[in-house]
Amino acid sequence: MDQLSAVFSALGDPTRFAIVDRLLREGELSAGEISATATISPPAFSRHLKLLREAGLVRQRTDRQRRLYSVRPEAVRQISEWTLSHREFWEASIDRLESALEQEMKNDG
Amino acid sequence: MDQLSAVFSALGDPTRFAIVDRLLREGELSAGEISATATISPPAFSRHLKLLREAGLVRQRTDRQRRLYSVRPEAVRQISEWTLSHREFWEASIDRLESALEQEMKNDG
DNA sequence: TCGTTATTTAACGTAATTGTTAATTGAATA
DNA sequence: TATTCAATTAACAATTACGTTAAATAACGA
Repeated sequence: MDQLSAVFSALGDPTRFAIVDRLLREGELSAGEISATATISPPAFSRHLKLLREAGLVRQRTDRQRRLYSVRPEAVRQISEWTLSHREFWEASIDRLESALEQEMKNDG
Repeated sequence: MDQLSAVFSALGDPTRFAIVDRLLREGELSAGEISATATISPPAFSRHLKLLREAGLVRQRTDRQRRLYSVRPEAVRQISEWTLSHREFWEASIDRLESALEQEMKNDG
């Protein structure tokens, strides 16, 4: 539970959230590919990646000179489980027609 | 999406995560009830609550002298939607891990 | 009205975070 | 072997975050 708060803290920085969201959409990427697009320097990215690693959000593997990063599925599932453990609370309070996902979850549950 | 990162940032502090988690479990609570249990001072709590309000995670209403706080369901749903929008990624990967572990156990037994 | 209760805001110090550039590490290649 | 490429770590400055105590605000009850 304090672990989860560390995960949230890691995602609380916009740069890091963007990294994780992109890794989720595009899959494994190298540090260079991640830092190529944005405004901040490679060292700054490297430190964000280190923090994400330490929070358990991403893993790193080495391929030749490059470090390839990908999201650790368990971390995202952990967040999902927390929200779903309180699903009854927030689901009941929200207009059902607004969310297709909500319906989808009911079918699954 | 940058909104979501602000929500994560708010939950990234252990004290604030504990507040939100407790409000989810116990429902609406006053500022006093929230600050009663813990080690830090009421002013410190008050500022955490303000930050949670500004991040859209909780709402406040007034009852006599007290301020009653509760979680805004939309905020939690927003997090849930983000995780579920990538569910295919993490669910598939975890399934793969689980079947790998199963296979491993068979080999051992 | 006056004091009490509930909570917030103000003022301030310290620790943590985030960025930069320079230096370092380690693998690939001429 | 020397050089280049990919990424990280080191050192430093600026900003933000978080805690404290003291003061302010606002509603209640004697």
